Amino acid sequence: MSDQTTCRRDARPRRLILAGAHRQPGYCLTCGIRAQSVCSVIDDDDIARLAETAVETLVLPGRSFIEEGAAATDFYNITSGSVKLFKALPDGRRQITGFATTGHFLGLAVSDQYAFGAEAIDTVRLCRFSRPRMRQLMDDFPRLERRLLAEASNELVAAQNQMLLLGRKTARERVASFLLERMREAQDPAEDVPLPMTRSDMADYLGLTIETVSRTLSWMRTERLVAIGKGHTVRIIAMERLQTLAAGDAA
Amino acid sequence: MSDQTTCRRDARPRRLILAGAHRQPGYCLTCGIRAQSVCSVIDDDDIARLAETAVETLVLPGRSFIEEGAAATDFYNITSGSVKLFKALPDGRRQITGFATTGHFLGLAVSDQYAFGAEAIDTVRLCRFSRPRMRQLMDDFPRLERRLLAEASNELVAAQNQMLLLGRKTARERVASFLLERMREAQDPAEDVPLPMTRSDMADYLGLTIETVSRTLSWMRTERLVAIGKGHTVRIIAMERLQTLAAGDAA
DNA sequence: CGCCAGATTGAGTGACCTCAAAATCGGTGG
DNA sequence: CCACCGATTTTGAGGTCACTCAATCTGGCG
Repeated sequence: MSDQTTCRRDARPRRLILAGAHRQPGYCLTCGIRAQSVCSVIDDDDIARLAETAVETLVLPGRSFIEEGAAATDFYNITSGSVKLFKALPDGRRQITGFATTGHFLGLAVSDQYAFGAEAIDTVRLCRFSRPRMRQLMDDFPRLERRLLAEASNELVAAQNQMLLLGRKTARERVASFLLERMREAQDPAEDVPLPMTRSDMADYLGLTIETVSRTLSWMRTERLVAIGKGHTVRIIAMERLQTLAAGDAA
Repeated sequence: MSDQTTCRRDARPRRLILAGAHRQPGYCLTCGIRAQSVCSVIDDDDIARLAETAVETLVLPGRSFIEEGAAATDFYNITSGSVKLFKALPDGRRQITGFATTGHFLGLAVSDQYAFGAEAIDTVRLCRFSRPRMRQLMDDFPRLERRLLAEASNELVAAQNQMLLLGRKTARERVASFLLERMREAQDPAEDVPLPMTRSDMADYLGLTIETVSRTLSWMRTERLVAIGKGHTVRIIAMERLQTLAAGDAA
């Protein structure tokens, strides 16, 4: 099998130990993305507890900050940028299980090992919480646990959709589904879809090769379904036809 | 695409509304599978609350009791038998997202619609809880919520493994992974693996066709990796070689 | 301008799918 | 016990969609 996907920018992505520091009690009060993250369940009165627990960290593009199989010591909350989550086989085949962006919470694991790796796509800023501290927070704020359950349930639904895609959809249907998902995920609700990830990442997410992704996008361009813009964006032209394709209604 | 998989025993599986009745307060005290289910987080003192909420239901083989897209009104806890969970495309293509057996909890959904369907493989006995009552129980017993979060996290890990399988593994690797998973899942830890589901279900779970599943099992038999027994069982002969294959170490 | 990683395009192959037929299993009734 | 029937499974033959290998093109950057 091809190992194109293993030829990464860094042959062995090293873990970034960028220390960062615990924040001042008022830190989380001014956090711009608090409203859209799990942190929103903690009131202003108690937010100092959270701020003391959080460690802000910067991760450079291409750097990995969770290693599959490593001891699961921390939880992460992404405050800016986007990351890819993945699993790998011994021979280098990779499956990206999801992309996470601003506001996403990472690191849920019952086991004491991470079940997946995580790598920054662009420059990523995140808040790190140690497991014991997080556990303490969950004990003290049941709403936090409820929110995490909701978060996990949503991810489970997304995972089931992805299984349907990987198991039963054609290449064209996969790419169409992907573009629509990226559109929904984008903060700005325009029809210009940002695709910060490489073709290789798209392929590893969709269970395809980079060539097939590229060919399929070219086909969509000639079919006037999309226009491929400069700088990692795609403009959706024929929304309805793309939706029909993604839903698997037409061959 | 083939619609072999849509030719079910029942062309249109009807929802089974087998009423069942609320249980006596002492009912859950004697439940044999309480220890291995979410119900274990509720003490003997409070178990009457749970018993009053539960409605025991019987589902016959091949009958569906959760319909994809239907209003999510209930949670379910399986007390015996096994069920398949699945998603479908408009043209009949199906992806089984998982199998659930004794002790499993079903119905987590943030949305008000079920994201998947569920159908009994053999005769299934289950406890049904209405969402409002379940919500009340979660309010009263935070340990229940914690347990559900743990359950959801485990399912998330399983889903990620399945995405790796569907996206990147070969047919042989998929079937090997499946047999080992079924072995781990079996209560009786022998090397005789029970496979209550049909080839069609296996195919829809592994993202293959029934022919490929059948051919792959035949290949494993001639390679002396397994022996195919009567009555939906497979005996694993070469455990280590099968594990190597499932892990994707060898081609 | 030259370099290089990433992306596109082309040609040929192969793993799995499709269609079709034969074999086996499980249940039923004589 | 055995013959029969439908459903499921297995096996066979051929086709195809996505993969592999390889060459070319593009864009960002020193």
